[in-house]
Amino acid sequence: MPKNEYICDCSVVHTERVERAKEQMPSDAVFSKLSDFYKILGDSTRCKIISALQGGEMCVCDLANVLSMTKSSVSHQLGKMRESGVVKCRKEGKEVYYSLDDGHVAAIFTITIDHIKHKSEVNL
Amino acid sequence: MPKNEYICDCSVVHTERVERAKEQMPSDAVFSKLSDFYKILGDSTRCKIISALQGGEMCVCDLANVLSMTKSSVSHQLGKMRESGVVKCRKEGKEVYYSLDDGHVAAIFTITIDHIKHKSEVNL
DNA sequence: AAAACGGTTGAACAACCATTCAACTAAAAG
DNA sequence: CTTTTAGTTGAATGGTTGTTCAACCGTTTT
Repeated sequence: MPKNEYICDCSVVHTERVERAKEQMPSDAVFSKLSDFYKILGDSTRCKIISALQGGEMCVCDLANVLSMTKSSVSHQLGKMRESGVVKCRKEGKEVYYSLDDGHVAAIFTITIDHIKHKSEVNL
Repeated sequence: MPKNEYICDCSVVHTERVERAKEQMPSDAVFSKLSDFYKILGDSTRCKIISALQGGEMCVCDLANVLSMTKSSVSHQLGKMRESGVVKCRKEGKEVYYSLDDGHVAAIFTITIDHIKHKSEVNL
């Protein structure tokens, strides 16, 4: 187990740029949280759930019907989204109502949809 | 191969909400593009690459040094990011310089970092 | 021409992940 | 109390994906 601090198979080409980039780079913890957040959004089922919840809270059966999926599958995804703080839930009798936990998520979501649509037009 | 249009193992609880959500839901193509876009951002290596490129264009060896990774690994990721329209490249002699292709990406990226930092403070 | 360097690419492997299935809990209805 | 319904959960499975390794291409240098 060699203790190489800098594992890289090539030499630095532009020292100044590399040093500057290293200094300005946020910590690994930030990138970990950042990529975890995007991972949650990086699945079409979860994107559809977010889209559906933008119209207000829904129970699991409702979401399952909207997405034409099983309760189980939807519930699994909702569990992950809840862990990540994207959605929150509220129990009422037998039903569990889910809603978006954070306004920021909806905002980021909407901006990205605009970006996608803009890109699609340009590419035609 | 049964041809079930509506595969769902439960009944609709709130018909009105389900109908409304179905009507307002964008097409599958939109969700596919949307989740694909987030998938690209859903990896800490690629997030670091975007962060590094916010300071200007860099060649593969520079990025490899900033991230302490092999050229090969970085090149693989850059390839995917290029396919997705996140980065573009410019060849000059032996070197290939990569830069952010779209200003929207950097904007979304920055907003999300703010969101992450805000969330972290709240959770403490 | 040959060696060195920056970069790409495909195959292979391990790790991860979404869905399915079955068993389960809790609340409501009979 | 029994049955039904809404929802959760763990294991299993098939598919995806990030990194490594080796071979390769194009450009520059000697």
